[in-house]
Amino acid sequence: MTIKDVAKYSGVSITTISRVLNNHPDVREEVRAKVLKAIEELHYVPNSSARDLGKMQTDTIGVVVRGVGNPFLNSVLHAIEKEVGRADYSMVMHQIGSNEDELAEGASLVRSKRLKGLIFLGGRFDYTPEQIATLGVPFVCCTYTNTFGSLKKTAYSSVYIDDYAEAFRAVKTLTDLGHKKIAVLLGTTDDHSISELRFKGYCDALKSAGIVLDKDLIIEAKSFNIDDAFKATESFLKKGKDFTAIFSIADAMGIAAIKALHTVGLNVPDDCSLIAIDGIQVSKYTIPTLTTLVQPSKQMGTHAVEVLLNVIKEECGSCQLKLETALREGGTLAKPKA
Amino acid sequence: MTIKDVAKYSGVSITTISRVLNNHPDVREEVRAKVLKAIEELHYVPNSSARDLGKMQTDTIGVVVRGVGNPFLNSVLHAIEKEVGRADYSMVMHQIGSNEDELAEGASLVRSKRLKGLIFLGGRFDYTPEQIATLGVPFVCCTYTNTFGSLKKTAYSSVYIDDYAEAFRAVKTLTDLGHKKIAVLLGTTDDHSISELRFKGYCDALKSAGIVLDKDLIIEAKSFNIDDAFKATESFLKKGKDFTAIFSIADAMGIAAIKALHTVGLNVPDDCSLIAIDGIQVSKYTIPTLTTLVQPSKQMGTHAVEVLLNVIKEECGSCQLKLETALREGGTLAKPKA
DNA sequence: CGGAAAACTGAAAACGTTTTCAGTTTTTCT
DNA sequence: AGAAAAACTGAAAACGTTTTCAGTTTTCCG
Repeated sequence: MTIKDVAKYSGVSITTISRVLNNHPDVREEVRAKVLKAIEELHYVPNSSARDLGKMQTDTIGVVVRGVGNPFLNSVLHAIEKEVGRADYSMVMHQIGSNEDELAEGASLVRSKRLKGLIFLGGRFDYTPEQIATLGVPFVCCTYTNTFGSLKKTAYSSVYIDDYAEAFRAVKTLTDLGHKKIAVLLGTTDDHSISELRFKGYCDALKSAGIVLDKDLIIEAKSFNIDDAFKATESFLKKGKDFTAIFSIADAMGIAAIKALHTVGLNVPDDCSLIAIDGIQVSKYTIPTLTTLVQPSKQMGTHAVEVLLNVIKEECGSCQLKLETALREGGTLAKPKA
Repeated sequence: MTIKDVAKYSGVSITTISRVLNNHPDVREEVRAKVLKAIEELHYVPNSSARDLGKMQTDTIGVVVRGVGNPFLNSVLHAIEKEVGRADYSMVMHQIGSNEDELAEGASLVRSKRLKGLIFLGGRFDYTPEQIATLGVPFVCCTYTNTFGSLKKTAYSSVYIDDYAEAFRAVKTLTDLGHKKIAVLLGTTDDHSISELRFKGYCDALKSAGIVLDKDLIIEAKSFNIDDAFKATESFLKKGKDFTAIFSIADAMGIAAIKALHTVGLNVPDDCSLIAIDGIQVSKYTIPTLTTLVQPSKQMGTHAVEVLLNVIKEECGSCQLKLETALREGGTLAKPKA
């Protein structure tokens, strides 16, 4: 069942069929209707390989995602998938591990699949303009502030929250309650990742509250993985440091922290307050409910696709879209004990 | 940079290049080496659209997934993606909602994307052989026992756990502890879904323990969504029925149940024991730790792809692969109070 | 050493679209 | 009414591969 059959069936040329398929204006309404009817009746579906070949492009975008186990990233990912489908594009996902180079992985993906664009999700992104030029397609960074690294803010497109400011806000919530000894639960910071910015927000929030940073209160997990967060918190607790609150960089990590605290007989929020950033679904159902700054994951995904598609269509150059979090008050906050 | 350039550069015909690319035996080792070198030097990457058009196929499989928010399904999905990549195939994911017809969605996906095969993930699958024939490509059902509905067991391929037996086992764990009044937390059962089989396992486990089914102890959520599970449990609790344990069909739902119980002042496991099926990551970190039958999600995904690819290559007909769960003992089980 | 089989190679025809360009209608304007 | 512009249409040439088929070498065997 090819375009030829449809042409024969409806008595017009294949060119006209193609035009109908591609919404060209140059076709009479009457003819269009006839063709549409023929397509319907023959159950014709265009062959996308042939179409791509003819057009010399693919209508496919790639998503390079680091740390795919993370529930928050999953949520963004699914929103991306939905939006991509809505725009009649296709999407290929590519998971990478913590020690893989996202730019290199993305570049090879682009070449082999002939992608039109790329979304980088949930990792770091710290490359020189020269390195980026090797990609050859538009791309959008999603979920990380791009004010760091070797690039200017406007060098590429991005959909993000202000990691620094949000972390500041989270920690300020704790200091406002009177907390002085606030620990921070981080993923690894040795790679210019999201951790670094949120950590800065933590530091400055302490400073502006007149609190001196205590390096012993930094809990650095090996990754953003929930298991690693648990282990890190566990061994932190063994050290017996004095603290009254924890700022967790991610919901999942915070959940692990609550568990670790509970294991050694510490209660949240009575013995330790906790606040996180993310707003994953399950964090509404922990005991106590996690207090967290909810990132608009669906919006992030949707907007990432919108921005990318706009750049692809050259309707705009690079574009920065900052989204805001919303505080979801749970039960993990209390004043520090006297 | 096309195959033509490579041919010119290496002084052979494009046919030979194509043969090298496709590992045809009919090419001298010396020539092959020369061609490979040329490919390398010119950074040639085959155009997959043209290749697909020439071959009249795509090396792409589709995954139709229902209930994409579910952490367990996500885990399977990611395993599928990994394995698909390993086999040098591509994957397109298609999310569907609760009232969409997976077969119809799958069929349209196959036609528009020219897929070689399909994996159905996380929904029901109850179609007649005639309906299935409309698909036109091999497929594998993943995550649901296929012993129900209008098809014989061997009519199609499947990777699954024995939902009936595992549910039976879970509930038996409760009855063995002495529980008599056991509630069950289900997603909707009105669609021959996974709920139905696990519900049967529940019923039969009760029966074999000499317990009469009490319809008032059936908690039926509108979906498998964690929010719906919470609401359903909440309104169940309002009815004030007497019970000492809950069997939850899924981890996420169980977590919601614990929260709902806690909200009305009931403690798990003291006032109510709870067991679930799934083994999602976060359930290790709830308080108390969820006791659950862990489904091998990674294996399920990996095997689903393996099976599908085998069927595609016609190395085997349909194939049923039953996997086993493993009990992960948490802290949600206790003997019923006197 | 001659002949047949095996190994290798290339020209040309697919594959199903889009796109270009030339041509034919129809509409619009004076 | 006639000319110019706009709207519409189709033949044929791309697009970059794979595949078929016919041919040319090389190898093997008696």
